[in-house]
Amino acid sequence: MERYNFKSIEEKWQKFWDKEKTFATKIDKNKKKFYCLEMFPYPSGKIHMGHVRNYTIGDVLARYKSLKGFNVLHPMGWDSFGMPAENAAKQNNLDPKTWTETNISNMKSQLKKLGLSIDWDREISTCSDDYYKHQQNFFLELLEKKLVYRKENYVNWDPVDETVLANEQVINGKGWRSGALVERKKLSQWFFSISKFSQKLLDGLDKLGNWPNKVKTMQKNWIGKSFGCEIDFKVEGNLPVKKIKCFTTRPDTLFGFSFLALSVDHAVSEFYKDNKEFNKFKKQCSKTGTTEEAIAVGEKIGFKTDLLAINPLDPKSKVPVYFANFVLMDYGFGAVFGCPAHDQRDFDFAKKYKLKIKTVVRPKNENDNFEVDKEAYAGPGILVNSDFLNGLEAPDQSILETIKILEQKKIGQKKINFRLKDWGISRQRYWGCPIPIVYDDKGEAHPVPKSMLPVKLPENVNLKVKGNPLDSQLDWKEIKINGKKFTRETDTLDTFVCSSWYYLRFCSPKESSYGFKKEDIDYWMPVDQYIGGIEHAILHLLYSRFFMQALSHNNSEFSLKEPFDGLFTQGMVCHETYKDPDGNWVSPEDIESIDGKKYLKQDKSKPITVGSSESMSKSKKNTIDPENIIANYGADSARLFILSDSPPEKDVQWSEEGIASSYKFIQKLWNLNLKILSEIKKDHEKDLDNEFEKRTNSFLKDITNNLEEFSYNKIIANLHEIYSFLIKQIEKPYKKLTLTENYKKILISITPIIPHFAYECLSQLNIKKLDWPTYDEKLLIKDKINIVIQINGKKRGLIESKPGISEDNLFEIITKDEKLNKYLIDKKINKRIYIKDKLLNIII
RNA sequence: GCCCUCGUGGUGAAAUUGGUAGACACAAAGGACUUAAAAUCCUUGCCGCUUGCGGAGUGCCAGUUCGAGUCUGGCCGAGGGCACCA
Repeated sequence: MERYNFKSIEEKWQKFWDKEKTFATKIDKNKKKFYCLEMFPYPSGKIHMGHVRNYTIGDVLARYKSLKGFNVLHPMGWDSFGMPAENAAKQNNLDPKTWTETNISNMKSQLKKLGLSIDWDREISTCSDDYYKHQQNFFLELLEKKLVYRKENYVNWDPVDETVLANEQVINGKGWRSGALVERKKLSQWFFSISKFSQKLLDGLDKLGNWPNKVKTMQKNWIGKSFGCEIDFKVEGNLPVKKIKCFTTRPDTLFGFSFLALSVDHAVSEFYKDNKEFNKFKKQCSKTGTTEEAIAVGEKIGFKTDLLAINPLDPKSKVPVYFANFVLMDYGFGAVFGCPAHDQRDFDFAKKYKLKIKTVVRPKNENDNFEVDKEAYAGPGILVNSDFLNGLEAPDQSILETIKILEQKKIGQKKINFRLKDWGISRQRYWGCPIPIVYDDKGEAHPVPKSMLPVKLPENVNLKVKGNPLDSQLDWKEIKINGKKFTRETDTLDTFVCSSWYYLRFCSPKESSYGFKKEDIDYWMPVDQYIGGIEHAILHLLYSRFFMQALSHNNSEFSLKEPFDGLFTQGMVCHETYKDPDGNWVSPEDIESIDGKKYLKQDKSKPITVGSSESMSKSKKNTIDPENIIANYGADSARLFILSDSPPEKDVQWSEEGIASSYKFIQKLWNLNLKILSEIKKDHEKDLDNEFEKRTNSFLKDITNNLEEFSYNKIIANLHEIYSFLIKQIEKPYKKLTLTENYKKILISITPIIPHFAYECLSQLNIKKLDWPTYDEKLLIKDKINIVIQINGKKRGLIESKPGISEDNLFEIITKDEKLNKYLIDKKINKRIYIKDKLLNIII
């Protein structure tokens, strides 16, 4: 048998696609468009298995849609600003631009080796000024719309990366990239007013029918809408403070009010700024919420003020006012009213400071003497001990009623609050998009005139200075505009800004006057299918949605609200983990198997312990380099295996056995191909029967349905099944036409999976024009079917029959069947349930 | 703590509207071919008894139904998200 030479065949077709520009796309209004987009990569230098999976899934879809007759846009680009470039450049004494460009060219050639159907003419890179000049222009547009502002604020400061992080980028009190404990620092920062769109971003989720619910839920929780009431509390004391505003979702528990708690950053703290004890307390608070220990313990601490707050519904009741560590300044008003009986956090605080705990809600199955004892009661019930509110049903009725009363008395007002905070976009880094702002000698910010865009990043900067290198780049920082001296903003934009609109740029990658052309956007957008990792469920996907809201805000020319019509989040690629006897991680490449046991290759006296399969990561050394895999097995084998084992949304286990078996399978397909070619030459006079056509037809139905449903693992199963059929049947005499027509259909339908192999086989049949093969419903009708026979719901046998057999005829066959009839002898039949052509259940 | 998702052989998984549980693979064992090995092909989910057949079986316990992996309720377990959000 001839061996399948994947190396030369894959190379041949990749060259062909390149030369013929097979995947280049233009607007064609006679065709329905399909925009297939995978999350673009950061150019770290090498592709990893996650990319292979992500882009293979996208490629299957893009190729399938294109065969179906859609005008498919399937572009690729580079998310090329960001810190790794800066760090790598510092270490290796080169500049981030060179480092990034080298990486891009490496990764591009690796991606090409996967045989992806990408329109490379549309390639973009966010670090190129062709790209970021439009981004600077968008920034200025949003500034004009008052959706960008600057304010001094406490920020999340990453001490290792020496930069500010957005709230979304702080994970368990640590920087998402560096893992360093995040500190609080006061800085002047630029913000996007994402919170203005909270309601719209929330409402938009309902329209995203093709998004996973999981992602929608995560965004919904992140936006965090809550309905409640703002209440003015009068206060007494020797400070010039008359009232304090609080936000609450449970105004109905106001009669249980026993303290008022303020954030240490609340305006009232001004009166304590010289108080030593207070400052000590404040310092203590700034630690909580950032150290892991504090989060785990979660102890509530307070600092008592000289103020007393008056219960607006019960003016005789006056309670102490505290500063407390659990009150956040940037939610609500930085002040909460404490009702210990019905809020666990308030309960803990009250216990610690021995404050009154008054029950005002009783569960329905308790009487009015019910008292909260060991923990707060937050469930539903009836209001008690609440004067004129007694008897109301909590929470729904009682909340609405109380708000009505508070509004009548002009003490409070209905209010909706969101957890979502504005997006801080300033980063104290060099390798990012410069913010097009300058400051005059008074420190006032001014936009850079649009005619002066792009504000280019200076080259040849000294990266080894402490802090932001742009700060010490004086020849860049100081400029004159119309003869007047200004200094530039030296912060650069968060790189998530770059990825918030790149999908628009793919529609008009060469347009120089603006970020995109209206005509292009009108045709291509929205993205029909976006594919990427779940890790971007909030960050990137929410920012992109916001960016469309912001661009379309007060803009009659641009009305797009949601960028991604469909979203698919693929699972991770996992691999077993290995450790040597000393407990060090060992790479799969350094392991040899002897008699089913694993040893260290370099030192075979060392046995290896096999650990659980986990997502591939450098730290656990369980990564597999796609480049080696492609070199040893070919791109088609890699694609076949990465699709085969698990559904695309779930994690997949990479294994050496798996990839080897995919490789063998392609060889088997090749052998089959050779057999079929020689059968075609024989050209028999008559078809033996039409079984071949029928089988092909049902295969086409399966593969089409599975492609539509993203069940790519099942497509591989379909391929295995059709192979098993063909290898057994193919030597039966079939007419040339039957053979070529059906084989052609099969080959076309597998081009999305193993394109190089399929194209090669198709070219041997001299087939150039590829259309998705349709299946014929009529051919799906079988002449023989198996009907399940159940006795009392239990399967007892199968009866082969022609379709459409009547219940009585079937029953007659059963009574003549020795095996089945033995269950019926001397039994009274109470009932028969017949599901036509499927099942007969006899109840005795 | 709150929210979401998921529990099917040794493993990854299939199973239209409730209607043959385990398709398709991986691993392991046995067998065929071979002087031998590799490669290839075939068989095997579990428990019984010799083949053949019988029994149990989709995390556990109930329920609905002629019939439940699928629907309902409760419990247990795993994974993910959020975390002082008032």
